[in-house]
Amino acid sequence: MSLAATKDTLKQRGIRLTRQRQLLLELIDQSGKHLDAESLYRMAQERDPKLNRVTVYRTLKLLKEGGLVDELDLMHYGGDQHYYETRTKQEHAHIVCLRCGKVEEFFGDVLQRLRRQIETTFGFQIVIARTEIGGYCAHCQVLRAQEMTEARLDTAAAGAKPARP
Amino acid sequence: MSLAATKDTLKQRGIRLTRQRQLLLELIDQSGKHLDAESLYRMAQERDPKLNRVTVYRTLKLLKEGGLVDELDLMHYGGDQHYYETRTKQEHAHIVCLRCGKVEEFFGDVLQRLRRQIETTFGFQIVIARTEIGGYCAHCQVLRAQEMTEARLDTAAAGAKPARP
DNA sequence: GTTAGTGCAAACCTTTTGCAGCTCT
DNA sequence: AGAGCTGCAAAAGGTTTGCACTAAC
Repeated sequence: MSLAATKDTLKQRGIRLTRQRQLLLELIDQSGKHLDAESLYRMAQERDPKLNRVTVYRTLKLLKEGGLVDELDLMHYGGDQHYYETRTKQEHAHIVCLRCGKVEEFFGDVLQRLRRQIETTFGFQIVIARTEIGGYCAHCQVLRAQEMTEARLDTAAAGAKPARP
Repeated sequence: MSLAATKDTLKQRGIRLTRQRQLLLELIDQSGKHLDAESLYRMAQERDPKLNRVTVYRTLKLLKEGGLVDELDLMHYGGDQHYYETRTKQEHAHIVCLRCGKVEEFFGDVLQRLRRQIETTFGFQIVIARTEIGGYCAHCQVLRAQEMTEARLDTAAAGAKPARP
């Protein structure tokens, strides 16, 4: 959904486009994905130092409730805050590397199939679906193997010289 | 995983089976699924009033890191706390009704298919996978329809008599 | 006897709320 | 004009940490 379309949607719902909201909407729109409230706040403050953190939270809540952004946890990598992304047309899963924190997105019709199965199995009306996967990306798998080898060598060395220096 | 097996696993890792941990493990094992820290704490206190909330958090963290329990958000229905369930053999999705809070579980090989696709697409080594779905259960769909009708009638009534009493 | 684990108090981080004043429409 | 929104301060909710004491191995 484009920035202009989002503004229209809000206007239609009788929600005021204040200076602060315009700024926040722009920032969310421009930014890459997966912003958390604090990052958004800091970005906003550079352009409007008086803008309050509370306004950020209130705006995000508004957008979330209006279905204009999705809220993610990203496996709580880096804390318990929430992340937000503008709602894309296509459902996708988030894949988080537990070592480097990189987030990949997976599109694929398995997700739609899952959705349909759940709707029919339970007669459930789905509003939001969230799949988050944690593990190690190809790159970090290698690095972890190295780290583990080093740790083993350290332990062996410590074993040879019984007491710690 | 059975209670005894969990205890063994912990022992093998050199983790002490203190009185407090034994109690918490039992409670987690007995309880139905989807316990949050506070509930577990309250249950534990009935049997050991001196057991501290902090110990509950530390034990849950331990179990989570050891892969003995899974941590869930359940779409933050009812707050931002986490829920825990003992790790079952079978991966499943959690389906949360946003009106009544009921949680259903969905097993199905679509989930395994999704898992495999992600592993091969990204060369990703999956540690935890979490699918949570929010929406309205069959029962609440009906109730919501009624509520919306009532709301419409209220608005109409309010419209007929312009000022609020 | 060590070392890991506990309890307590206090801090922490993220998010929400109450209220007076400002601003969009 | 007036409801809606903002900023500020303060609180809430959930979780973690530092430290002295205790208990498991």
